[in-house]
Amino acid sequence: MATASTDPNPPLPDEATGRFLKALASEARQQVMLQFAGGAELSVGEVAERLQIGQSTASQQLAQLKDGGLLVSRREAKTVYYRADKDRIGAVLDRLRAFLDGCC
Amino acid sequence: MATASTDPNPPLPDEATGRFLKALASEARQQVMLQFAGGAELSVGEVAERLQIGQSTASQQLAQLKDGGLLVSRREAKTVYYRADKDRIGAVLDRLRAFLDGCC
DNA sequence: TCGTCATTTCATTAAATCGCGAAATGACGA
DNA sequence: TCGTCATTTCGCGATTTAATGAAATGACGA
Repeated sequence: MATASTDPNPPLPDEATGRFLKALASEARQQVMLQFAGGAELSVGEVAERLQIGQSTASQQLAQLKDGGLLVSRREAKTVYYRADKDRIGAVLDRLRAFLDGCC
Repeated sequence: MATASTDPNPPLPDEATGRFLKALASEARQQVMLQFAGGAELSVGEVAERLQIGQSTASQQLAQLKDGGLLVSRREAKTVYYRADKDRIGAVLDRLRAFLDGCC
């Protein structure tokens, strides 16, 4: 077996969980996430307009949230639609809890 | 009532949850947390020595983790002992999940 | 009270992050 | 193929965060 009940040297959170935490550790990006309440699907421009931020800024925030596993995107003609990745979010939260369980 | 089943404007995570995320969104501080596996109680100096970092650096990281609700401290004579705040960590994770449930 | 040990606070410097406008990319319709 | 629209990428200055050594604080024992 690899580990006992109390691992003497538990692992760090995996890369994906780390990116998730960094993505969400920003009030601006939390605001972005809020736009996707209720399963909403929004384009980059719509997010930019709603939050009154530049379009390139919105694009970057969305990309970071996607990289962190919180959003997925879909391209339809010229516009890219983002929406929350509920399943992946749940999975990352589970891993986060596992890390915190194992570490303290 | 304040909110319906699908809140049109859900709230941001509270301050404490925000500090929790920022505290944990750093590999260095994740390493610090790992030292507290198995309910270990460690002084600032011990953490500094284990991780080969300066004592003031360790003190600051520990303070930030404490501020984020991940650790608690206890003073005994000259030395300050830190340990994981298991209950509070669980509570924050619950709030985090609630936020993510409500927002996507 | 003095001296010492452990920790915290402070000031500084280096590195990372943020948001922006401008330019580049990609996709579609004429 | 050209022009246009939506998005992404790039380069920049400004703000924030990180780590460090030195100085200050707090607590104990002689």
